Amino acid sequence: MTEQRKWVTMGDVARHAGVGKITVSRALRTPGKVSPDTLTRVMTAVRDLGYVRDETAGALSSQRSRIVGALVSTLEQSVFATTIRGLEEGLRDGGLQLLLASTGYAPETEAALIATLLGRRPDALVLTSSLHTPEARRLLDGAGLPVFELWELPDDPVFAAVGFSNRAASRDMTRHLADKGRQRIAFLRTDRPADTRAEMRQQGYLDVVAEPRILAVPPDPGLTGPDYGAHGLAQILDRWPDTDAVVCVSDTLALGAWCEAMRRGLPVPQRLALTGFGDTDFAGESGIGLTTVRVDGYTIGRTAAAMILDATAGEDIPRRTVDLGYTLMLRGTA
Amino acid sequence: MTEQRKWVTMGDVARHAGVGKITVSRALRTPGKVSPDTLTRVMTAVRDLGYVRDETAGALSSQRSRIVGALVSTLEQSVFATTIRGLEEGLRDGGLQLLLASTGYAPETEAALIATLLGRRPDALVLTSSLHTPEARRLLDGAGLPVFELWELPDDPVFAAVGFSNRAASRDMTRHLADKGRQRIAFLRTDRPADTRAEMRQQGYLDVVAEPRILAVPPDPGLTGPDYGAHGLAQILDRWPDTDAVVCVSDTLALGAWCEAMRRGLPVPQRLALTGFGDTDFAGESGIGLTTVRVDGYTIGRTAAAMILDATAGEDIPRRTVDLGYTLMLRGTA
DNA sequence: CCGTTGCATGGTATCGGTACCATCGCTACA
DNA sequence: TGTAGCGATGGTACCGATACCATGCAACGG
Repeated sequence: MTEQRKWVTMGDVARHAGVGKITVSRALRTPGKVSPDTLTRVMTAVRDLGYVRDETAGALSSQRSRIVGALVSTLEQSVFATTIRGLEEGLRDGGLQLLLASTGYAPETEAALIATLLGRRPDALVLTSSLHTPEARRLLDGAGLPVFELWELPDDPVFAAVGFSNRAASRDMTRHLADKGRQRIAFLRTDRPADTRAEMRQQGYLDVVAEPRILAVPPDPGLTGPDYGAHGLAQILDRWPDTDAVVCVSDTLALGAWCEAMRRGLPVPQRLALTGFGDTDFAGESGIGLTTVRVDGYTIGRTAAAMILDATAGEDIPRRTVDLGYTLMLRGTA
Repeated sequence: MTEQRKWVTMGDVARHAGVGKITVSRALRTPGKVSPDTLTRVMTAVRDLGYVRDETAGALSSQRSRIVGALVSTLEQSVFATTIRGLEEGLRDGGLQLLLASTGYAPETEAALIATLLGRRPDALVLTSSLHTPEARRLLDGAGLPVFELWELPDDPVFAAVGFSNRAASRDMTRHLADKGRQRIAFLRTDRPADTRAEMRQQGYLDVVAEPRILAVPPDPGLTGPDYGAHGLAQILDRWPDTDAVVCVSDTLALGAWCEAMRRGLPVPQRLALTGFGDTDFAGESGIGLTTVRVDGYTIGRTAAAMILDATAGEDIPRRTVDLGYTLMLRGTA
């Protein structure tokens, strides 16, 4: 495998099958447009030679890369990973591939990464963060390709969006706590820059609570997700000892807070109610039974994929915003 | 943004800067090879026109795509997602991009996905599963490019591997339980096809336990990770009621088992010891405090990235297997 | 019997970069 | 003063597919 054996080209296949190379191209791309006889001859040659079409050349020639660029903030929250899976599965059905980059919540890298993705001349772009730096926005607007923003419903979408209202979800959840009689509800989040989703969820909390108790834990590379939740709860109880409910901006934070509450012997939900966001797998009934907001990340991905296929195939580009909603999962912690 | 404005080409930049287009190419790829004066003229033109180099054309011409294909079994286990992050960050430093596909543990899709990735003529390939179908193996061997297998140490690597011994890790963990006086140790896993890592871990368990109690939960699309753990533990206690320790093949299973044990009022670890695998964030001290095997997924990714950069840059291709080891994290559950 | 239509197929130009080689002007040294 | 050597730059061919147009052929209707 070390010797740099040249790849088999379409010309080789054509010669082997005794046809023109354009016929090979047609046989592979639009099998209906060649005669059955020719098709089998070509396919046999393809198999015999182990030919794999060079998409690189195809992209240049057809001006369609069949690549979709995706820029995510992180893959390490399984909700996004699930969205990426839905996206990838959906795109695969349409013969598109996913080129991935992640910002790690660092907004200053956004523009550079978008430029890198654009270098591949993708047929579409997917973003899981809707706060764009001016430079990024300029690139996106100028690129002349469909841009899909996921997991949010931005006021001013670049092109199209698939998501839900983080603010409404958080508002509903906070209201649920209030309805259950909780009087002193706190909000726990991490303090990442440009985390528009956390921002929107905080807004939803503020829509309900008159005297807010907000704790934003600063990012720290040495901490894990649950650490933030545990430390955050400790600080909240330190500052507002009579807090009787905590709305956490993510399930991971809620898990850390839950474990911390157990360690302190605070009964959940009697003494302290806890809610999360995302319905991660550990939140379910077989896990800790966390009351949380369920978001169907997989469907977000699939829906985006379907829209991308529409946009890249047909002429009529569906430029719209799709609200997939959310569900409050009322379980044991609130 | 809707009108299909043509991309600015290198020729446009060249004209704008008053140089030949080859000089533009050099200015961007090897800035040291053009005079400072020309360089600034070119860079100014690039900025003025908002030029983004077309990597598609570059790849075709130079026969180097600067793309690395990655085939993972799943991204939804954060350990793999972390590896992908390390890989992507490392590759980005070297100007390489990551093209991603996932099998979802379906071995029959492996060959097709590899072929799709090869269509982009990647400079290297990364796999997180080392059990290859004959068809896949044929493609890999014939492709003439460096293939990196992660998270395992295969006996017969295609090219190079970065990982650790799943078997030894599981063996150590099982031995740890035995040393602590556990006599009736069970092993809990999911029963996915071609999950070589689970297989190796089971081997490690069998290396220690004379009378094995193995439960392999069949895959079920309706279940979450912890569900498997909870149901699995239930079945184990059903079949072998006196079981005093369970080695789980993953942290997620262990979490489900832990929650199930709590629900049943079985004190952990007094009555039942539990161990996981992966050191997922919820396993830590701020989480449930799970005794588990820590694997540094990020470093696996970074190491692979460094090796890929070596392999694609220099002539001397480092064809080797790197063992990054593991650590037993002894926490509260065993 | 011939022109028209439609299908299957092929030739050639082209996509936008980079490799390779040539050229030019300058310096350094015999 | 001639020229070897080197840095900077440009011209041209080429990477491997597809778009576009042309061609050949059979079936069909008038």
